[in-house]
Amino acid sequence: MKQKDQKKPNLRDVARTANVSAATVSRVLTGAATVSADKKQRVEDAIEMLQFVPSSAARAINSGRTRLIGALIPTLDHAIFARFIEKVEETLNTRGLSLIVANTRFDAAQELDKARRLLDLGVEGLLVSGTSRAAEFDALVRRYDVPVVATSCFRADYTYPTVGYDNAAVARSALHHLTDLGHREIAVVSGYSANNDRTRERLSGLRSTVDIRLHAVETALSYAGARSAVRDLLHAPREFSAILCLSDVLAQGALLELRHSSDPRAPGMSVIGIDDLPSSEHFDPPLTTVHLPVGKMGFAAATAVADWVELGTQPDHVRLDTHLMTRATTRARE
Amino acid sequence: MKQKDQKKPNLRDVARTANVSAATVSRVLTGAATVSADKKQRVEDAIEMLQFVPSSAARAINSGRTRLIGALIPTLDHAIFARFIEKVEETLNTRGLSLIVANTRFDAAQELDKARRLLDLGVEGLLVSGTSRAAEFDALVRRYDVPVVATSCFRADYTYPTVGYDNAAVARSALHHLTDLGHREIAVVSGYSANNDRTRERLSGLRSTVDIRLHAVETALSYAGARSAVRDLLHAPREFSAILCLSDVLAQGALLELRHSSDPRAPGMSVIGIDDLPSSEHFDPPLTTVHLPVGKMGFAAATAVADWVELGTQPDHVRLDTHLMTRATTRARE
DNA sequence: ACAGTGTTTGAAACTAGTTTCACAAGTCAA
DNA sequence: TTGACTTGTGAAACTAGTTTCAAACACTGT
Repeated sequence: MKQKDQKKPNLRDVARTANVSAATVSRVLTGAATVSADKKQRVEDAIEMLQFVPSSAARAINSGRTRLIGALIPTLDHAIFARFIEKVEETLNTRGLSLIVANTRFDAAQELDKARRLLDLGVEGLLVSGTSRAAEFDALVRRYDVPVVATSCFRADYTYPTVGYDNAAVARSALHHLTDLGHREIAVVSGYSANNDRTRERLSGLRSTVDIRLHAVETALSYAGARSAVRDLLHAPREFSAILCLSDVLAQGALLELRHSSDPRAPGMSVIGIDDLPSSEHFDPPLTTVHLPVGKMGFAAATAVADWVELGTQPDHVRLDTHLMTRATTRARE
Repeated sequence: MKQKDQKKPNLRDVARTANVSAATVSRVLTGAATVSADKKQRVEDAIEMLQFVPSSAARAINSGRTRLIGALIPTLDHAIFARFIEKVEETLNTRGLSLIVANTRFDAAQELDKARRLLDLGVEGLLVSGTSRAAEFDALVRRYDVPVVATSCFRADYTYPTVGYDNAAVARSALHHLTDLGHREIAVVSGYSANNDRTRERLSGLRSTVDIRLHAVETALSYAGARSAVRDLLHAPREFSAILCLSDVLAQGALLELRHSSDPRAPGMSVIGIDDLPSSEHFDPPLTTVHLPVGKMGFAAATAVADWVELGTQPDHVRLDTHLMTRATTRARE
């Protein structure tokens, strides 16, 4: 950093140099009121000469606005959240807002902590993921009186507007695809549900079905996790002809394990995922999965907070359509 | 948003309610000076009663600090950048700083635009990717007098401190691995170099080698791009026994194409990538690649800006070690 | 009892732009 | 020529916390 001759110039320094009042400099900066061409030029010259930059804090104190939105997301290290955030950032930017990201690592305590920090920083709105959070969260939000939109889920009865898909229905549509193909005994592989309400919602969507035998196992949300889960399933005494994975990462991992397995059931095993990652279409074989419109969700969520912040009216819940992508990893039970 | 009875209370409202001076309330808030237990209690009660929250802008105007760092990254929709940002956020947080992300889409004009916006918002430091940027960028940074750290590269002669790996050396180490295995005619698949200086650096690292014939092609940075590039290469009249991909996404795509190809050279073809994505280790077959320590880079880059912001001294360049991950996709030329 | 030191405290003056208000000057129509 | 607007402009008063200064008090040691 350069040391500069003294500290930064402020608006009054500019006014002095240009021989006008502070009010006139402010008028030139905001462009709101008209200023004579002569003075305007003098002010602009002075700004250039002093290399003046207006203080964002001073501006914010007057407008009462920071133009900052905070996003509390579990992690960026998953294609699905990264895509979402990418689109949120893009959309907020077109609305003149900027995005602060905060990772919560699927942990309600960290979410609360970071929410506190973001609110303290002056964010005008908050994006959160899912519906389960720390008890103090609501009081905090009420106190700061800031719009909150929950994403990755659709629950019309939730405290905050939700923008997302019905996770139970999504899981059910994957299940129906398998049952339509004649599968009756199905292994369900999911990430750990304890710290993830979306996983719990998906699991609960499966429970309601009768006449189908489900064997659910939870594992780490990674290739390695999926592979060991599938290995265990194949060694267990229970029969199954299809594997329903609650996310594509797990489904891809399951396919890798099946490819290496010498189990006679492996080649004929049906596998379905949920997410539709970009890599799933190009996987070998291409993965059958339920497409979740994360990009659209990012746009819708950003639009919802931006509207709420700008217009002051609480937006409606948004339910996004998902659809089955039938590709090569599911087939009728033999 | 609730309408509340009137507007938000400020510190003077609290002072009035607690029957103390504004200075005393400020003392309770900052905790800097000692306040008698009696008054402290009265102030805290008043804060609770009025549901007072201090204005971040007013605080910032006094401290001259926003505690905001901006990151200008090409995209979040690539595992490598997402991991990096994840770690940056985590590291900045431990330093009491928050992260604003801005996607530039590999475009210098957008980078400049977003830099302007971030600086206007009052970020105290900037993280950028690579070394090629719009001409006006430097003047802008000089004017705002803000620390800038460039990542994903190591170039001791660059205007700003760099934190990353030597891209030319990285590409060369991949090449040497292939030449050590006896390969002499090698196809090089890269993303478009026009808007990506890191790709250009990697390509330039390959040029210096004699006695080796390289056939370089550029394509979209995706599975589809890689597959069509490899398809074209196999149909072209030139011979080659190995494919050097300048990123793992391309290498994975190349492997997928080879798996589907009926070309007699396909099964024996060596493929090497650069990145070491989490998925590469579990790919089928596991991908030989050059590991780039993105997590460490995120930590080092965040530490560098944070130190510069906090201590005021420009940090040194940081060169991170990369290493070859020899897995299953490369073999000696027959 | 009294000086010397230490702790609380409030008034006022900061931080840096924005906005209101009032006044001056210029323009237009009757 | 005069009243009625419109425009340009600066002084001062906002926005909301923080910090400085000096007064006022409490406590200790002689």
